[in-house]
Amino acid sequence: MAPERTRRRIPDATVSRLPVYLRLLGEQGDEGVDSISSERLAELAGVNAAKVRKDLSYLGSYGTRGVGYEVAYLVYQIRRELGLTHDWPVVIVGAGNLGQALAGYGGFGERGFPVAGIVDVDDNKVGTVMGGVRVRHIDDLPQIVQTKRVNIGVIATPGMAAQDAADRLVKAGVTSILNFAPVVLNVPHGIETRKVDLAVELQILSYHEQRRSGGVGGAVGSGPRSATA
Amino acid sequence: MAPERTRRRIPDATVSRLPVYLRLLGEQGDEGVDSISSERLAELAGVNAAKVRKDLSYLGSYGTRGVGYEVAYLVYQIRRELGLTHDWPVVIVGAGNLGQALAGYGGFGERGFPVAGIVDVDDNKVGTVMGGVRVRHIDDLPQIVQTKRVNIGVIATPGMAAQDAADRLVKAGVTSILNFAPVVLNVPHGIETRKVDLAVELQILSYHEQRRSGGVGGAVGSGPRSATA
DNA sequence: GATTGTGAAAGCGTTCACAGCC
DNA sequence: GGCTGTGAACGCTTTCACAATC
Repeated sequence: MAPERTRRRIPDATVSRLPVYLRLLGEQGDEGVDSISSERLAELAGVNAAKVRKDLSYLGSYGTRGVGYEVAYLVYQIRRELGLTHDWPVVIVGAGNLGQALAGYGGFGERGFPVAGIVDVDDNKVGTVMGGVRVRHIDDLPQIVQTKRVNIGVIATPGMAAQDAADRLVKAGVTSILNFAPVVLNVPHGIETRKVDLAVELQILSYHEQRRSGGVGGAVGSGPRSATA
Repeated sequence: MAPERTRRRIPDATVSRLPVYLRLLGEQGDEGVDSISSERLAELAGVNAAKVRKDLSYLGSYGTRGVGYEVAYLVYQIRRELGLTHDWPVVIVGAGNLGQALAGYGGFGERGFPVAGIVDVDDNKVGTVMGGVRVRHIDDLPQIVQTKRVNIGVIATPGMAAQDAADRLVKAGVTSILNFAPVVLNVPHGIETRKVDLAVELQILSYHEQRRSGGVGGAVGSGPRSATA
């Protein structure tokens, strides 16, 4: 048997960049490019070439010195490493504004994350259809998770309801959660969570704007700089 | 005069946590808590107490040894540092699923980021109302940005349109951009951008799920090529 | 000649551990 | 006694720089 070596651990920072490389490589492939250098990929990704090479080196030595990387093969390897060789159905909890947008956003299904179901506590929302998926009651969660073999849950509820949503998802058997509610979730060990908080992102931008405008309490709306792309 | 010293630079990692502390402190304040220890705040934020103390130390020495931090004062200081002493109106480019959800999401305005306008290229969408804001044509962007003194733009367009949206925002005078499109934006130096990419988040979760379920499937080195991104 | 793969150095961020202060 | 503030240690990430390879 071939040396099935010990499980490589890919650094978090690298894992978060692999999806970006993957998308760019896909686009290049579609344009007929079949070989690419770390320098070019770095340019497309807006990072440094050494970083690209180090990142890709964690996958194995799939480049050719003096030449570059074969696009199709690299796409295959990254997809394999990210577990994208098959679909991962997701269930969305919360059928409000955001839940609707997520369900209606085609990008999910296209990229291998079909919406297996969307649930809400509100009986008035149950039965309505959004993004081609009928809203079901949150009590149906265990059944949806089991029959559709869902591992990933998305929380799109108001903050107040988020912890309950997480508890229900975990109980139903979900092991990864993407949380859009502005709440720190409490989950059992081994459950993977990621958080996307729009207000936090805006507040980070606000910090930089505030610095730019001459510090605390600075003047508003001073001269804009025109610039070109 | 008090030593208004050279501009403190707060580490990025800290800046990204301050909004979280701020929200938690606000909640504690609402519940009548007026003093809090780093340990308690750390527990609420799901981080280590030393990290909280180090983070807060970048704001200055606003705690009291043996006692803790006065909630109201800390809220004030964090808000000041993040530039949240006044509102930052934002303009949203793209009135599709996501743009609608963002405009309709009350959380923006509540947290100091009122939607000053939402624009789209599609004449069919112009004139419709979403989240209390009338959709205007993207050509009106410069006017909206100037009259409403907008510094922050939000891109909620499809990927194809995102770079053009960024160019227009920058030209109109916006200096910070929150980008929801799965695209690496090219912007002039000095323009701050942040990216939120749902597919990337899901793919990171997929990576962890894939490892959990016994890792990369089977033998290495069978090299089939799968297409698509 | 070109470009990868990678040790080594440099830079950041986190955590420890304890002096300093209430 | 309790808790903050922080230097120092540690670990992770980025970048450099160059030998290895095509």
